[in-house]
Amino acid sequence: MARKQGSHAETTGPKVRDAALRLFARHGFAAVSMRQIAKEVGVQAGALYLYTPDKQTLLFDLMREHLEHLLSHWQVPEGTPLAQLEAFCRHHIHYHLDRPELVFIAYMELRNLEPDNFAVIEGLRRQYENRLQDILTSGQDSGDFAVADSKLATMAIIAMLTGVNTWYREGGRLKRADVEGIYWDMVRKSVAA
Amino acid sequence: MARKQGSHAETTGPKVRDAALRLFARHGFAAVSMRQIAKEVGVQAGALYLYTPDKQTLLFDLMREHLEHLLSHWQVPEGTPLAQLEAFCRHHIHYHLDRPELVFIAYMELRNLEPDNFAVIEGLRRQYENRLQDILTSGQDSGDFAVADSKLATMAIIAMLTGVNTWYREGGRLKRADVEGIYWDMVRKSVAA
DNA sequence: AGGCGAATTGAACATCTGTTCAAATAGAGC
DNA sequence: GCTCTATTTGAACAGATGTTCAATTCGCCT
Repeated sequence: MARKQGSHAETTGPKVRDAALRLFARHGFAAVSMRQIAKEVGVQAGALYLYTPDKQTLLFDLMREHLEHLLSHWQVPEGTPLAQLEAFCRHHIHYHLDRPELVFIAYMELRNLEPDNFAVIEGLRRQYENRLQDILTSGQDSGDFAVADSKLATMAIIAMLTGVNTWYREGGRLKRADVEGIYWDMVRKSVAA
Repeated sequence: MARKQGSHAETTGPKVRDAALRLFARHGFAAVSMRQIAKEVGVQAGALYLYTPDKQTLLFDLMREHLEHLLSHWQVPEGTPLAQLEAFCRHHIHYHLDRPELVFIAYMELRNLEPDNFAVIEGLRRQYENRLQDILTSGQDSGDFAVADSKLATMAIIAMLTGVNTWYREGGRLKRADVEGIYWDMVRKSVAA
């Protein structure tokens, strides 16, 4: 039976995850060694293998949990396509600004996933993209939007919104709410009928 | 005196650059070894050092040449802000679709640059961004555009346009000219007064 | 034919890589 | 205080890493 108090396993586990997250985001998966992660945790490299079967799984789990959380904690609300699109945009930016490291990894480290893992992550990502594409399609059908190609528009909007992480810095000129509003304004106009 | 014909140096040099470009784009800078590059060129690892002082410079030169070429081979044309913006957008997409690997590296491998090299690349990138920002600002002043924040709009547009490389595949559903036109349409509307 | 210099090899360097595992440690329950 | 077991160490593995350099090859020029 696992110890209830004083057990290091329950503190070391999350520490490993957090250290991997931080280091992968900063230096990239391939450039970070298990020993660097261990040092960040304050443990020897061997101990990491109590918490992950291998380095690849450490990366895969970060990405999978991130996307599963994104999918499960936000659904397209009832309402007009315009309202749905606004909700999507505002949530996307909000979510991204809250988790810059996870988002960064999920977009940058795709090529370091083994084929099976890549397929899983790509599937989750596609589910997310489809939510936006469905909104755009229904808005196109209802005459609220004028998008020449819903798939292209989906990719364009997601790229635009996700780009917020490349320049936004906390405490800068703009507040989060400002950023959300300005991006939403641009998206709204870009698909307007 | 360098040999004029039969000299391998003049063929191996570009081969090294091309192999590095291809491999860095596919697997990432940190994940590619000098021996892999050498094998791709058809040469032993030691021979690479006839053509580059080290691996870091191989990456830096690819990025620097890419951005310098981008800056020197395209200038903002005379005309209305709207015409300038259209020229920027169409050129950006055209240029990106022509050089997916260079573009990919220049956006993805920034964190693998040593500080001095990073500063140079960031400076070049900022020059390019400033060209777009100037167009947006002048359009704002003339009343042709309505952008709440020209810096944010600059980043949003560049992110959106550059994103084309994540999904566009030659021979797919859409032709390059279609893509160019659809993106331009979205950008035009997004900044419209 | 032979010499010269550019181009390349191949071995060596010290260090790092992900991963495994027997042995040591330390904390909870008796 | 002792035992038991979850947790961690530290060494070891086989191989890869970027880079250097003396020795060799190769092809043009005389």
